[in-house]
Amino acid sequence: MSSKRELLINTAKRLFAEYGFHATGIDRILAEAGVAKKTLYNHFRTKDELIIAVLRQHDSEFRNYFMQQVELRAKAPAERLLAIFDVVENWFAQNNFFGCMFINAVGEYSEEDSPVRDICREYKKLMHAYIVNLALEAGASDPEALADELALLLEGAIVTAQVSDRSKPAKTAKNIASSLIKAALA
Amino acid sequence: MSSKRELLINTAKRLFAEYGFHATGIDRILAEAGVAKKTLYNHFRTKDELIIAVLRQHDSEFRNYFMQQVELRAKAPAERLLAIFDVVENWFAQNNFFGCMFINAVGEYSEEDSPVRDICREYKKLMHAYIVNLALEAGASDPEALADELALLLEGAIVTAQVSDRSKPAKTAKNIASSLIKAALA
DNA sequence: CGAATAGTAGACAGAACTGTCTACTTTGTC
DNA sequence: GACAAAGTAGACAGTTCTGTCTACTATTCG
Repeated sequence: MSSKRELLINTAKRLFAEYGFHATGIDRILAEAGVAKKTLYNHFRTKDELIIAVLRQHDSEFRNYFMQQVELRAKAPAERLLAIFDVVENWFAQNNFFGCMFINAVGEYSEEDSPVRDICREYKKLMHAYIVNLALEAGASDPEALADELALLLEGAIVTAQVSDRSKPAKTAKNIASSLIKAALA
Repeated sequence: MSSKRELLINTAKRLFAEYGFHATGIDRILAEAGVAKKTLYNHFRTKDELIIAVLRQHDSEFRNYFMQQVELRAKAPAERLLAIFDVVENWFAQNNFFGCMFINAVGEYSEEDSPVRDICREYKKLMHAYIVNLALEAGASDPEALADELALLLEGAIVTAQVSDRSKPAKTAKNIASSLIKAALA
């Protein structure tokens, strides 16, 4: 039974998302989780290991949520490609939206071959693969190329929502995506 | 004469860009700049004030470099809109490319009304305004809308280059931009 | 020249942070 | 019911961080 482990990961995830990784101290995580220090260091050898665990958990959880939302909103692959941007619009509107945790992590960990970077790249690769798959099912002429384009729009929308304005970018990206998808299916 | 001030700002900027704001200590900045601690605290009251100064300086310097590069590469406004993506392609290829400092800053400072956020929003607003102006000169039907689209592509390219792969995204964004510009001028 | 200004070197205080350890308590499980 | 495993509370060591201060030195400029 490792409910404490999950509690620590979820608390840390919330704080890392809002305040960043270096700015969030172990003591604060422990205080907000209501867990003893010994317990944390029983589950994780170091803070870095906790960070890794948080990113892994978020990778799995967020992609799950994302795909589920997309598939819930549309059935045809071509429409699912578009639904991506409705899902993120919804995400942006949540009051605990602080941008993409992986993008933020890369901003704090620049070393090219750090485990943090590996997980972030892996996450983006899996999201890309999901889009490639939808594009393939939709019958796109070049699924890889279409996925590159849509993934780039997705990143642009996320960052714009985080930095500048969270109301417009999902719609802007969706409009562009719409014409790109049309062109790729023609 | 405040050459020490500039030296401190430039050294701090380099370290903040690579390692992030919280992870970069005052002592390291001082050691790499070869400047005494007293001198730093003579020019800046706190580390936060140094961070603000770094962001302000980078805002001005980077936009200058960016516009100059764009205007050097093309004369006609419509071509300048496209040249944006050649400029960033060049930027991504530099070995000291660690993404957009403002995006990274927002990842570490989430408080909506912090001075850091203000500067980042301002920077993005000015870049957007520059693109609006080019779109206007190019005769776009809706310059604001076109600028929204191109700015979003720009953000997407930057983040994709930072996280996943720095070779492709500039070209991907440029291709999309090309058709958007064509459509907006038709 | 001489006074004000700016810089150097670094000790120091005080806080915060990571990680260890001890002593005690709760919780399952056989 | 007893014993092992897991958790609590928190003191503690050791480091690092920001920011202050002192004593000394170089520079600039009227």
